Amino acid sequence: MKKFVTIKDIAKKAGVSINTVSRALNNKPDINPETKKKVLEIAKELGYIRDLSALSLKNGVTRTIGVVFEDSSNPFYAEVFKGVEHQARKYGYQVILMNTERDYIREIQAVETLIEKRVDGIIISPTQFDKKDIEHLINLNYPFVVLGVHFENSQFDEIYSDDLKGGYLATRHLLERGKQKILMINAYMYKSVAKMRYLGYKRALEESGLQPYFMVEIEEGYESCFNKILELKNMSYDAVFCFNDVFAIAALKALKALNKRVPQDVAVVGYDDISYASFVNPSLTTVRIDKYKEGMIAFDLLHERLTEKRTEPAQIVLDVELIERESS
Amino acid sequence: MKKFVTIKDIAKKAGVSINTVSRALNNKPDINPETKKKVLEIAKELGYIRDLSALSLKNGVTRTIGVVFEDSSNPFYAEVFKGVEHQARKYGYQVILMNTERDYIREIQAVETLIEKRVDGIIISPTQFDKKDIEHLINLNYPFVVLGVHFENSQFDEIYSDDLKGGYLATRHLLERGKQKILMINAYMYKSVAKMRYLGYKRALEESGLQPYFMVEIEEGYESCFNKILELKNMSYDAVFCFNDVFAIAALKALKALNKRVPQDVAVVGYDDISYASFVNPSLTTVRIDKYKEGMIAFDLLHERLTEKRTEPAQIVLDVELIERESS
DNA sequence: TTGTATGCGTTATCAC
DNA sequence: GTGATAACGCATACAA
Repeated sequence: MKKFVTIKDIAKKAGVSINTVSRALNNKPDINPETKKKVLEIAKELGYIRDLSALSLKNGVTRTIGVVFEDSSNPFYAEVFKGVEHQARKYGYQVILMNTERDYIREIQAVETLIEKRVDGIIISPTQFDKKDIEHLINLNYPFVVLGVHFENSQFDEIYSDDLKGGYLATRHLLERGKQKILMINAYMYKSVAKMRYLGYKRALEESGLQPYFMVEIEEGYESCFNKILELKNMSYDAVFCFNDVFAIAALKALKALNKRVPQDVAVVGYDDISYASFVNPSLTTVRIDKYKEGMIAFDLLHERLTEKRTEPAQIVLDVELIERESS
Repeated sequence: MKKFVTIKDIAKKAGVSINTVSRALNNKPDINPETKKKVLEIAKELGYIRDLSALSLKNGVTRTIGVVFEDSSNPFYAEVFKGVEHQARKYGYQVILMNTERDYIREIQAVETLIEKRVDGIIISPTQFDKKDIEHLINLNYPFVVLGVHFENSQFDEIYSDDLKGGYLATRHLLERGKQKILMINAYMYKSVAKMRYLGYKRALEESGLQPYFMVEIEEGYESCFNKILELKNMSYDAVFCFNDVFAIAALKALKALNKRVPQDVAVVGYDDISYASFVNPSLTTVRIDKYKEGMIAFDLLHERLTEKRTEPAQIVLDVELIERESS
């Protein structure tokens, strides 16, 4: 690769010092307009492109944030990412995205790399399998925001949705539809989201004088849920409340394979309201989270930290909303 | 934010020079094992984390590549991205993702920023609205790979799918199903992909002694296609070949709204085979591209450049495959 | 208004 | 085996 033009090259060609070049490039006041014009012209002519690595080193600031997500191919995170990006652009920040594929080891590595890159801050959706990486960030006093989950007694910034309410709304809705044997397909409960959604499910049932019917924790992903439904084919249930829409879409497919009618035989409710939830047939009843907003707020929280507008931990809980469609 | 520990800090505490610290940290041979051990211990104790900005500046290498995609929330790109990431991880590279939202201005900015960051190379899916940014990369002799599209007479690395074949397969399939009035909902034809898919459509029709029935170019995105189908509600057609699956899924929804039966009244074929293509109901007949592979190869092409294993431009054309499902 | 010198964190070249 | 020192590209305090 060709070597890049540096301010030194410009200085030489313009017959001035690098200092003057720097002044011209950065719109500093104390410079002769003529000199400035000349320098700028030469810079353009030579095709100068500043080196952000050098700037980072100099300034101790990268104007870059890191985002660590479980799975950016899940439309939920894709949408959140766009929200983050939107705000980042607005404030002139770059975003580095790292996927963990829900692998805690990868999560640790991702955080480590981002620190090595000295990103100004990090937005992370942790697996919650463990939290060494989070503790590391705390010890370093590194600015970060946890997205999507909640740690008990956390003293750092978090944004997540009201999952208890979501689980509650979904389940109550199914009860109102006359369903009683409500199966819940959940993610692993070490994740706060999974736990809260379960508690919402439980609460709604108990309010109706019922006990949780059956809850099963499985690995996340379409296949995983599809297989589970097939596996439970001899179980009797009249509704399924799924941890998220990816699960729910898998459930729809699996139920179809089992010749169950949705919602007559089995009603299905998902969570997240990804766009595909309304595209499937029957369209999916689900709990909506404003994903874009979640991403935007996550960035804003981080930005407040970076600019030290706020030093106290903030915990934002996003409201959720039940979206009734054909599957229930 | 706390200041980071530097090799200088380690040196001071260990009572050695920074040079020695560097040697210990980088596993250099010419160092006393005892010294090394001691230095490493102190480094750990102090919580040393190397500064990649400084390394970049020193080495002129970032071990980072940039990826510029039209829309990473389209599952097509999400999947490609995973392929890129997979290979990048394998070779120890980081990946920066930038979305352009199909905005050419943003595309230019994205490329500019990546160059400023001195990423080692770039993988880009250009809008093809114009190609100033591509030319810039060429002029700089910057390593890059174009993904998903093809520029005529290009002298740089490209990976794209056999879109002519794809368009042909899709259309011939519809003809074989007895459809004759095949509407094509296309993206803008300044994109080579859109153009080639159209040419495939045309060829298949001409082979059957037919002329292209009707092709319309629209902006990409679900809404755009949904609205177009509604708009064309008085048109007579018995099949729709869509530029991609997002379009096709929108078409399914719109046709349902128009009370058309799929595939009896109108058959639908998409393109890409995103996972949701099989989740919708009726499931979608589509042209499959191996997206993960496309991403992996894109990285490999770039990596060959970076390591100078290859200097000649490579043009990889991925084969495609028709996946027959319920919508046709 | 402009230039010189220093330092950001690191590695590499060269003495010792 | 170890330590000074320069260099990477840039911004800036200070000197001129």
